[in-house]
Amino acid sequence: MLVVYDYSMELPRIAEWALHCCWLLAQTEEGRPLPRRKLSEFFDLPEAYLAKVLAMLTSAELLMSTPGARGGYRLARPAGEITALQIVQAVDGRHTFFHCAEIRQRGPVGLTAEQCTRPCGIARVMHEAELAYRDQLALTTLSDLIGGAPPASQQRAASWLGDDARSEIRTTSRLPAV
Amino acid sequence: MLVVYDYSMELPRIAEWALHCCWLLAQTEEGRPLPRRKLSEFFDLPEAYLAKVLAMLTSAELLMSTPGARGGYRLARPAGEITALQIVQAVDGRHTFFHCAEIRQRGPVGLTAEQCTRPCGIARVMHEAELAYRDQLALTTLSDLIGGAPPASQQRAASWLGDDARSEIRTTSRLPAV
DNA sequence: CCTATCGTGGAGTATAAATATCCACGTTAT
DNA sequence: ATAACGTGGATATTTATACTCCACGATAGG
Repeated sequence: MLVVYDYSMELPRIAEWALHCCWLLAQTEEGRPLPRRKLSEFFDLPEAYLAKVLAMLTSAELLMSTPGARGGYRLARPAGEITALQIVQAVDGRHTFFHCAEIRQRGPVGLTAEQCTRPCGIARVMHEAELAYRDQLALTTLSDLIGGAPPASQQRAASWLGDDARSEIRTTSRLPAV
Repeated sequence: MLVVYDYSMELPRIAEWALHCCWLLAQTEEGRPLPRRKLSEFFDLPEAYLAKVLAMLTSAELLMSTPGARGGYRLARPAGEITALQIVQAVDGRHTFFHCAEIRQRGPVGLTAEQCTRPCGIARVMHEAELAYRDQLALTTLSDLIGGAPPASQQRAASWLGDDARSEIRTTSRLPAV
């Protein structure tokens, strides 16, 4: 069998990180903001890269950041008002998967640019599929996500965060190993 | 404003080529098969790479290929029975955009693999959006696409192909330049 | 049966996208 | 004043994607 690519062009992993970070923040909507270091430890993700993700979420006004000592991140709005689509789009520079290369303008009988006032039929079809994708993503909010998580998972997250909040003088080396 | 990526991760261009090739083949459903060289000239696309695309469409049984002199490609089925989704999936090794990295298993309080019998909520949401995307793509067939093309475009395509079919002894250098 | 035409398939290269790291700076709480 | 934090720019590394090259195999037609 012929395979040119047998790997997948994934949706950037950054989107997955963003969704998980927002999920965690939605579960800690009380007390003081969660610093980036905590987030990176919680998920065992590189902190410096996570900084980019969080900054993008902040500039998209999904998160609020508090600089300085005891600073960190929290949701900028109630969890019920933040959709999966907003999160994905905030970190995913792309706003369309399909970018028409105007193949119809190429070749010996290609159309002229003037003839191409409307998008070509193929671009239209792809565009409509993307709309369906986005519409579906827009249906889920962070509230839905935390509602659907298994209790065990939420329990452990809360306890780890709470535990740490109570003993904030601890160095990170005292935290449980991965 | 903070921008980490300001370019777009596009749907592979190969999918666009595949759609255009099928579109053209759907318009020439008579006479002898269209050789690869004709296709590559028509769209001014590199022939060697197009070979991959066409081979994938053939092995997906969307196209039929005839080897040897006077060979070429034609649709394996009526245009009304070939959907945009089938074409995209035939050339796009990926069948999902989102691949869950199991972030929930990472970090100090990550879940164990045994606890993860069901996909995580985030993966579920992303998966459902992809289903919506695919469902939408499956609604359009090649017949719809050629029905929606502007008459001028179809006219010129038919005449270029017809012209050439009538004078098949010509060398390609006699063809109109791009 | 011989040769030009055409499809198949594998290996290899180049480019751009995505991931990740580093460091210097600014802000705030204590 | 200083330690804890977020911001932002520059840069390295890895991987996906786009594209090329070449040798092989099959068929039509003389």
